[in-house]
Amino acid sequence: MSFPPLNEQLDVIRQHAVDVLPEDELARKIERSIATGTPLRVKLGLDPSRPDIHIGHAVVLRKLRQFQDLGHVAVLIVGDFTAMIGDPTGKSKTRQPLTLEQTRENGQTYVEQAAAVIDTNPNRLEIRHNSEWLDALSFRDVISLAAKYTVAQILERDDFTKRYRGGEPISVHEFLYPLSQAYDSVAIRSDIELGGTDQKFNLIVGREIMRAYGLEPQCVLTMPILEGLDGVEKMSKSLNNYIGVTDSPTTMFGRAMSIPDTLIARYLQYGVFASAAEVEQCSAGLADGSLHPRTAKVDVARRIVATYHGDEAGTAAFEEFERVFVRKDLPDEISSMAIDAPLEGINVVDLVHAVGFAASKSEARRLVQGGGVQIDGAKVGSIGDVIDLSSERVLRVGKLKFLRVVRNA
RNA sequence: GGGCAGGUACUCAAGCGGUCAACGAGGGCAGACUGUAAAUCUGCUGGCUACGCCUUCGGAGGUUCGAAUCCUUCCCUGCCCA
Repeated sequence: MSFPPLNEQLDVIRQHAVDVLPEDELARKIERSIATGTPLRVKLGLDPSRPDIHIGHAVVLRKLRQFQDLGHVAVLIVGDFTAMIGDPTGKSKTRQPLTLEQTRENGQTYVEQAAAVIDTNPNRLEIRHNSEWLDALSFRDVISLAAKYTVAQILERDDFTKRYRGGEPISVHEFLYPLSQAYDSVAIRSDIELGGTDQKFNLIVGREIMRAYGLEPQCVLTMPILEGLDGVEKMSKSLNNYIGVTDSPTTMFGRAMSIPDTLIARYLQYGVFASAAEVEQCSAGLADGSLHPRTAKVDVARRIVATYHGDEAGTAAFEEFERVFVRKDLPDEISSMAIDAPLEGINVVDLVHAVGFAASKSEARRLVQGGGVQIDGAKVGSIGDVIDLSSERVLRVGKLKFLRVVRNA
C-alpha cells in the first residue's frame, strides 16, 4: 500500500482542524505508516442514544473521510455499552437506558447515515461496538483502570468542576465515562482519535490511559463544533436547531435559510466544506457590502442540499423556496389526506387537530386564535368556523405546514 | 449515622391554607415587520364534551368546608459534622 508523502498528508489533516496534538508525534506515526505500508487507525466514537446525524456531526465525519482518502482506516466505535447504562448527567430525570437491540439499531442507522460522508469500503472502515470489550471487564479490571487516573485529573474537566462547585450532583460512575472512552482506545489500539473540541479532555485522557497500559499514546485531533441554526447553542437534535443529513431537500434548504447572517461564512466553511479561499472571499464580500447576505445564504443553502441530495435537488429546493416564500405560492407538492367528516363540514379546530397539525385541540384552538391557520389562502377568523370538505381544500398551519384535505368518500 | 437546606409546568424560578392551571425569565409556537434572517413589537404556552369541568406543584397517606401551601411517612439531591 502506498500513501501520499508526509507533508501532503499533514496539510490535509490540518485543514479546518482546531487542535492536532502533538503534531510531531503524528508526523512520526505517519512516517512510520508510510515506511511500513501500514495504515493508521483513526478512531471516532459515536453515541447511539440518538440515531440521527446532523451536519454538525458531519464536520468530524468529513475529517474522518479525509483520513480514509489518504489511505488510513477509520474505526467507528459505537458506544453501545455506554448508551445502555444511560448517562444521568444533569437532572434527576433518569434517562431511559437503552436495550442492546436499540443501541444496535441506532448504531446501524447512524452508520447508514454516516455513509453519506464516509467511505464504507470494508478496507477503509471498521465498525466496533464497545460492549465487545467493556462488557468483558471484571470489577478488578475496572478498579485497576480507575487507579490509573486521579480525581484531580478528572476534575480538570471544566463541566465537572462547575457542577461540583455549583453543588450539583455528580455520580461516581460519571468519572468512569472518560476512562471507558479511553479504554476503547486501548482496546482498538488507535493511532489518532477525532472529536469535537468539546471532546478534547476525553481524547487526552485516552492518551494517558494508553500510556499507562504500555501502549503508544494516540494523537488527538479536534474539529470545531458547528453552531446550530440559532447561532448560539451547538447544533443538536434536542435543541431542534439542526439540519439532519437525511432531511428532505426542502427542509434542509429552509432550515439553512433561517440561520443568522453571522453564521453564513461558518456554514460555508463547515457545512459545505468550501475552500479557505472561498470562505475568505465570502466573508470579505459580506463585510464590505458587495455581497448581499441573502445571496450568500441562498448559495450556502443550495450547496448544503447538493452535498447530501445532489445538485439537482439543490436547485429544486431553491426554486421551491422562491415559489413558496418569495412569491407566496403553494409548494410544488402538497400531500393529501382524506378524513372522516360530516356532510355539512368540519370545525376548523377539529380539522387542524385531526390531521395532526396540533397535538391537542387546545393547541389547535390557540393556533386559530393566533391567526396561524389558513384555508385556501384565507386566514380563518374564528374557532367556530366550519369548513366544507366536499371538495378539496388546502390547509395551511404556520409557515411550513401544508395539506390538501378532502372528506372521506 | 447526625444536623441543615431543598425537590413546583420544557428549563430556571416565585408562591407558603382559599382570590393558583399556579407570578416572572428563558425556551417554544403563532402574528406583524423582513431577506421564512437577526433585532424589535404583539399574543399564546396542561387537557376536555370548554362562560364550566377534569388532571397537575417528588411518592403515598392525613388534617381541613378548602392544600402547591399544614402534619406523618417514604424516595431523591446538595451542604456541614461523624
